[in-house]
Amino acid sequence: MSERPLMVIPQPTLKRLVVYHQWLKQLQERGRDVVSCTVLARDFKLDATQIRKDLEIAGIAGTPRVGYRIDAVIASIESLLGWTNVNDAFLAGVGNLGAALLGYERFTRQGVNIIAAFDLDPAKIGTKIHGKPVFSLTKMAPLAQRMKIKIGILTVPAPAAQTVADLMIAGGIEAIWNFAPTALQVPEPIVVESVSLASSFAVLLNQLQHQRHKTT
Amino acid sequence: MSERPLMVIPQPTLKRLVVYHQWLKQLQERGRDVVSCTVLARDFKLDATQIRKDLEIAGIAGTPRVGYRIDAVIASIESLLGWTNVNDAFLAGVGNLGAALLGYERFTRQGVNIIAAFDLDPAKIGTKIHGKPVFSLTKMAPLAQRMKIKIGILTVPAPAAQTVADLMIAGGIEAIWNFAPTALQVPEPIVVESVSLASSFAVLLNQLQHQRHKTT
DNA sequence: TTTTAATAGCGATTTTTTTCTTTATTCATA
DNA sequence: TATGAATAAAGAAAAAAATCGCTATTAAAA
Repeated sequence: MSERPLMVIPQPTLKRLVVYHQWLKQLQERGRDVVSCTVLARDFKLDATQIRKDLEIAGIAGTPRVGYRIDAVIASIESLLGWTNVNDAFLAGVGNLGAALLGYERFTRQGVNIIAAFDLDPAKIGTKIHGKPVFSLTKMAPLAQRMKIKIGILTVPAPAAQTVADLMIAGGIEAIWNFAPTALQVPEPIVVESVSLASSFAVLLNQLQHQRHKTT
Repeated sequence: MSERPLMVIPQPTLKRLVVYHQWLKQLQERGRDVVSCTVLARDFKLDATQIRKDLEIAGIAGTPRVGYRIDAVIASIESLLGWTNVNDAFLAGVGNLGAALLGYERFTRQGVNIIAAFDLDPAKIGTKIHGKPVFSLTKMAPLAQRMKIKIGILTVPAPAAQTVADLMIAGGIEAIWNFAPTALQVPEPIVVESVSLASSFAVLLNQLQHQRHKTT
């Protein structure tokens, strides 16, 4: 499918590229055409060289005295990340967070399309949330198999996470985006990426404490 | 306040400690008393030495042939992260994600207590969501000042993020937990920690693609 | 044209983070 | 009490990531 040689992209770089992408989209809407590393470095409080290296890894070239063409950078990042073809996904667990993700339209532009949600709560089953149908969890595995869904989003409470992950795997899902604060045990080829909001907040608290000690 | 020397904790370590903490809590509920690095390494698919180093940084000692006392590790991590005293916070932007965070009770056990939310939508102002009152955004800065709130959670749409961040700073807020996919420009002592769901998902997609190339 | 200033590019260096290796400790068992 | 096995501890090595210093390129200004 992709023409790219599929080299290994350092994970920090990968994450930053996504962030650059979001920002460049905004700059583009404001009518900007090109942007320099220097400017990006200031915006993101990063080292300009680091941004240059990141873009280099993404296979993007700039021109001296001018910078990088924003549209070219955006296109390169999107192709690198595989956002050009959208992946269908199932979401399990229509709680607060699950429902929020169902309504997050931006995802479609970032390579993921949630086509159905699953839950145990009879009050939710049969309804639509943000336009996405909610089915019984018991139907997830067979449906995933039939529709060849490869991506599962896990937004169930921690105690249920392992069980539901097992269901996903039984349905042929190969990649799990895990929001449950737990360690998932999955067999070899299955890919898990966990989001830990608590970790992020801990970093914030830690920085705040350091900042306070610095100024006192 | 804290007795700890406030040394610098590597950010990757900090994030992992939070994840260990969540898992250890679960092990504890299942009646486990001690745990070894070897077991944790298997659970998290990490290197055992790395976990040992992480715990060492957190100032935790284990005993050979046995492992680490789970309660001691939990207590150490909580004190290290400052979860022993809870920080009050304001949340701006009661959209899908904002509302979800308001209902996330676990936060209180992780050092943050959202005491009020703010929005522009008149339909939301004056109501309570998950028990938290929603006020007009115009009241955020003065209230933050009066109540000496130091932490702001930013869940507004990207175009509004900078403006609302400025409001927070005007109200004396020192740390911003940013969920908007944008780069915030803030003055020196202000701390920003951004959560990029899209970055996390990009990592998942990337791993999935690599996994596929490996097996084919 | 020539000069100047801003910028990307590239290799080298440094720092940080992870992993490996070896040693020491502790518990269980004989 | 000795022995063996599992584990933590500590230091060394390796790998990864970030940063620095310099060069080359380009556009604008003189």
